Amino acid sequence: MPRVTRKQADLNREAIKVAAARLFREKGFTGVAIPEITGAAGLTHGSFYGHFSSKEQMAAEASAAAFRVGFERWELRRAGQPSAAAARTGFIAGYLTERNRDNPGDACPLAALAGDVARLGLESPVRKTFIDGIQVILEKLASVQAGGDAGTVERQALTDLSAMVGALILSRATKSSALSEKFLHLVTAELTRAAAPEALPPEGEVDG
Amino acid sequence: MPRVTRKQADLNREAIKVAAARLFREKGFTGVAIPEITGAAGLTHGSFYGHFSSKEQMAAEASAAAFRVGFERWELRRAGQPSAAAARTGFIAGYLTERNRDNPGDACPLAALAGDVARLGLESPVRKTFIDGIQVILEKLASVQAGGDAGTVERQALTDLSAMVGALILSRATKSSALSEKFLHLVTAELTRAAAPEALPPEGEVDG
DNA sequence: TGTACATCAGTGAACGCGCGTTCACTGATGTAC
DNA sequence: TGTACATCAGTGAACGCGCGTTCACTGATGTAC
Repeated sequence: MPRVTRKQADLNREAIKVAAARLFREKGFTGVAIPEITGAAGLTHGSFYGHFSSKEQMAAEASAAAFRVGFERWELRRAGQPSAAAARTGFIAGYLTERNRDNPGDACPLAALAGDVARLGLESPVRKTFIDGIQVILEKLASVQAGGDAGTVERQALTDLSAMVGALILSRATKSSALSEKFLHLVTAELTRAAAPEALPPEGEVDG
Repeated sequence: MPRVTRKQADLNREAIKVAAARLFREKGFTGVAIPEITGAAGLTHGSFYGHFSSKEQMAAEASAAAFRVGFERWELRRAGQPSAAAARTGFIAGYLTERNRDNPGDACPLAALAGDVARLGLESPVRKTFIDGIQVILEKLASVQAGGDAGTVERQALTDLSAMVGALILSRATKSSALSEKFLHLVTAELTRAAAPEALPPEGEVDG
C-alpha cells in the first residue's frame, strides 16, 4: 500500500524523527540501526532515504528536535516560578531525578549524547546542532543566576550545566550502586544550597 | 612465526590491553574493532581470544588499567602539593586543560566513556569496574576538600567530580566553538574560586 | 464532477562491508629424559 | 648438556550476522483536462 497522502508523508517524516530522537538518546548514535528507527515509526527501512539524505543528517534534525522539546519544558517550568533563584533550584532539582536517569530517551540530549558528539568530526552537523543547543541552555541558565556581573553569571551557568550533565551521566553509569542516587540528590543539595557565610572555612585553616 | 616465549606472550597481552585502553577512550567501546586493537599491539586479530574470553571482558580489564594509571598520576600530583586545598585546585586546573580535552586516549576514562557505560547492562563487568573506579576517585576528592563534616565533604566531592567530568565532556562536544575553552577555564575558575563572603547576594534580593 | 494518467511514498530484495568469534593449522618454545 | 616430542601463542581463512545505502517496483495519490 505505497503512496500515502502528502500530509501523511509529512507525519511519517516527523514520526521517524521523533522515534530517532528517543532511540538515539537511549542507545547512542551508532547503537541504533535505521530499520529499528523506521520500524518504531511504523515504516520499513526503505522509506528512510525518501525523507533524509543520510543517517547523520537525520541525527542532526532529531537532535535539534530533542533540544526544542527541552526548551519548551524549560519555559513552562520557568513560568511557574516566582523568582530566578526559585527557577534555578527547581530546574536543578527537576533535572537530577530518578525519572530522568531512568528515561534517557525522554530526557536531556546532553546527558545522553554529549559523549558521542565529542567523537564526531569538527564539521559534523550533529556537533553544530549540539553547540547551538548548549548556547541556548547556557543563556537560560545565566538568566536564573542569583546575580553578579556578566562574567560571574556566565561562569556560574557553565558550572551549573557541567555539574548537572556530569551528575546525570555519572548517576546513570553507577546505576546498580548506591552512588547513583548520591549523584542525583547530593549534587542537587550542593548546587542549590544557599551559600551560608558561616559554612565557609576561615582563610588559612584549610588543609586535610 | 607463532609460539613466542611465555614472557613475550604476557607482554603481548599487556600491549593489547594498553592499546585497547587508549582506543576505547578515543572511539568508544563499540567504535573500535578487535583487529584494530590487536593491530595496534602488533598482532593479528586471531590472537585475541587466546588472551581474553570476549571483547567485553577485555574492556573491563582495559578500563581498570586506565583507572589505575589515573590514580598513580593523582598520587604523584598530590605528593607535590603543600595542602589539601592546593591539591584540589591543582587537580581541577590540571584536569580541565586543552591537553586532556584533545587527548582522550590518555585522559580520564570517565570523561571518555561514562556515557557509554550508562548504556551497558546493570550486570556488565565494565560497569562494575567503573563503579569501583568512581568510588576511589571520590575518596581522593573527598580527601582534599577544605573541611566540614563527612556529609559535606562527600557532597563536595560528588559535585566536584560531576562538574569536572561534565565540563570536560562538554568542552569536547563543543570543540570548534569558543564555548569549548570556556568550559575548561571558566569552570576551573568557578570551582577553585575561594568563596568570598562579600560576593554573596543578600537573602531576598535574588531575582532576574 | 469525472476520467486518464503522471507522480512519488513506501516496499523489500540486494549491494558491499565490517563486525565478534571460531578454528584448523604452524612451528618455535618448553620439558621430560 | 643434548635430543625427542608435546605444548601452545599466534596466524589467517571462515562463520553468521547486521550495518548503511541503493534501487526496481507497486499502486494510491494528485493533477490536467
